[in-house]
Order: sequence, then structure tokens, then C-alpha cells
Amino acid sequence: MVDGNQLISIGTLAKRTGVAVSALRYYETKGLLTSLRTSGNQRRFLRSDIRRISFILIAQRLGLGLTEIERELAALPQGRTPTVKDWQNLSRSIRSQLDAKIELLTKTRNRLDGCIGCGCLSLTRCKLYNPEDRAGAAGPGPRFVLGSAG
Amino acid sequence: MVDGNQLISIGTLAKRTGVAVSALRYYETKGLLTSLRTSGNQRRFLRSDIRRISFILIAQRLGLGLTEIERELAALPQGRTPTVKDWQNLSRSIRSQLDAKIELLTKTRNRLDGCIGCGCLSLTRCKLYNPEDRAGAAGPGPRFVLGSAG
DNA sequence: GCTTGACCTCAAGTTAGCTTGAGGTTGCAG
DNA sequence: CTGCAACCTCAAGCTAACTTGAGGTCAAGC
Repeated sequence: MVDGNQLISIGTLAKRTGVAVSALRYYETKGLLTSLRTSGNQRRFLRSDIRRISFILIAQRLGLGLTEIERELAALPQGRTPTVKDWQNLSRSIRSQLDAKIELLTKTRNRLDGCIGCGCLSLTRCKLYNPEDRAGAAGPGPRFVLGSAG
Repeated sequence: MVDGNQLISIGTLAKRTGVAVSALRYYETKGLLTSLRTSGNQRRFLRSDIRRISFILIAQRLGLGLTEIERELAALPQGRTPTVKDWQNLSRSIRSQLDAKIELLTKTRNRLDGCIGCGCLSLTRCKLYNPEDRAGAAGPGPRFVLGSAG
């Protein structure tokens, strides 16, 4: 507990975070993680990377893709252990995105409520499926999901 | 406007719903859609399939995968135009799923709020990332997302 | 009766987020 | 100094949800 700069192996990082070793390596190729190397070419991570990965996991649950998460993480100092302030800023950023998502869902639910009365689900009669809402979701890639957990 | 049993081509269905022709064909292979064929082997859909697709789109926004959506749609009569009651039941089913998702997100936000104070984002200190919540998300496949719309 | 556009099938490609496997190296314990 | 788990790099595979392309058919207008 002397300092937070101890180096840990990828296996240790995996155990500490519950994330598979292969996933960690993948994150590194994606630029979400950086590592030092031993003379024998093995990765060594900062202990603070555990937190970094916690953030990644949380952000994923909130629906961010790895690319977006990387953008968020860019606010953190590279290679240096982030301060409490650093993390607070990130948390705030995430929080506002969370708020937006909750609002969107709530709006959808309200529309659905209005629709249950008529059972129509019609594009023209209902506001439930709003074409304008769809404009943002262009191109292929992952679709809308929120935790199939449970 | 005499009856709802008019048959429409795949192109018309695509235009009416905003869904690509290729996607509609894909939905058919997945069993979400059924079609009749003309003597020349072209697909003909029921007009009521427009509504069916509206439902698919809505359910997708709520985070259901096509497989889950198919399960939901199984409640509808095959090949026959569904009644208002049929749709109402489906809407109710979807609504409860929506409620669950909103609750999950809200819970997450509350945890995040508690965490902003300390900025820790630590697996051990924070409840934000709860390992138990993760148990349900086994195996590969789509990850947690909610509309990158915006 | 010919052209044109909508339609058909089937195979392969795409993106995200990983996992799996092959084939080889490192590092610590005994 | 040997054994073996943990590590390394690539390349390929997987799922979801589609799209794209090749190569061919159908139907309606002129």
C-alpha cells in the first residue's frame, strides 16, 4: 500500500477485473489500454488500470461502444495514475449521458402508454415509432441494446 | 380502404416502413415475417405486416434482439391480420420490459451519483459495477447498448 | 417485343467485441 | 536446470443484423 505504481501482469489484471485476458489484449489493440513491456516482452500494467477497466465496464453497461469509451478516456492522463478529479470529470460526463438515455426511454414508455389504449402501433397514427428519432442511427454496426441481464 | 387484406410487394412494404428490402428479406429468413408468393415467385405481404414491422422496430429500440422479438411475435396469429387485442397484449409485454430497463438505468445512475463524490470507480469500494449484475450476460453476442441516436 | 426497374437466390462482406487455436517464449518454483 | 503455467503473436472464427454483389427472372410501359 506504499504506492500505486506497482506493475501487474495481464493475468493479475484479468483476475482483478473479471475481464478475460484476451479481452484485455483486445482493449490494448483498440487503444483503451497501454502497457509497458518486460525485457521478455510481457505486458506490465499500472495498478490504476484496474480502475480504468472498471470505467470501461461501467461505460459499456451504459451503452457506449469501445470507440466512444476511448474518446471519454482520452480525458485521462496517459500512462500516469489519474487523480480523483480526473475520475470525477469522467463520472459527470457519463452521468449526463445516462440522464439522456433514461429520458429517451421514459419518453418511449409514455408513448407506449398512450398507444396501449388503441393497440394500434401504427406508424402514421402513433408517435411511438418516430422516424426522426431514427436519423441518428445510420449505418451498420451494433444495434440498440440495454442489458439482456436478468 | 375496403379491407385490410390487400397484398403488397416487398418494395412497397419497404417504402411504407422505411426498412430496407434486404432487411425485410432477412427478417423473413429469421421467421419474423411470412409471405405469400406470386406465380412468378415474388413475395406478397399482408398490409398488416406494416404494423408487424412497426412492432419490430419499436422492440429493437427497446433493446430486444430479433430472436426475442420473434418470441414476442409468436403471440400473434400467423398469416392472419391481428386484432387490436393481440397488439394490446404485446404492448403490455413490452411495457414491462421497458419498466425494468428504466429501473436498471436509474439504479445505475444513483450509484454513479454516490460515486461522483469519491471519484473512485473502484470495483471493491463502489457498488457501481456489480459483478452479480453481470452474470446474466454470458457468452459472446451483442453487448449492452441503448440507442446512439442523438 | 423490347427495355427497364423491381424482384429473385445465394454467397460473401461488414462492424463490434471478443474468443479460440496454433505455434512459440518467459519466468518462477522446486 | 528443468518443468510448467503464464505469457506472446497472428490468424481465423463467432454472433447479430444486415448490406452488397453476381447472375438471373418478372412485369409493365411504349
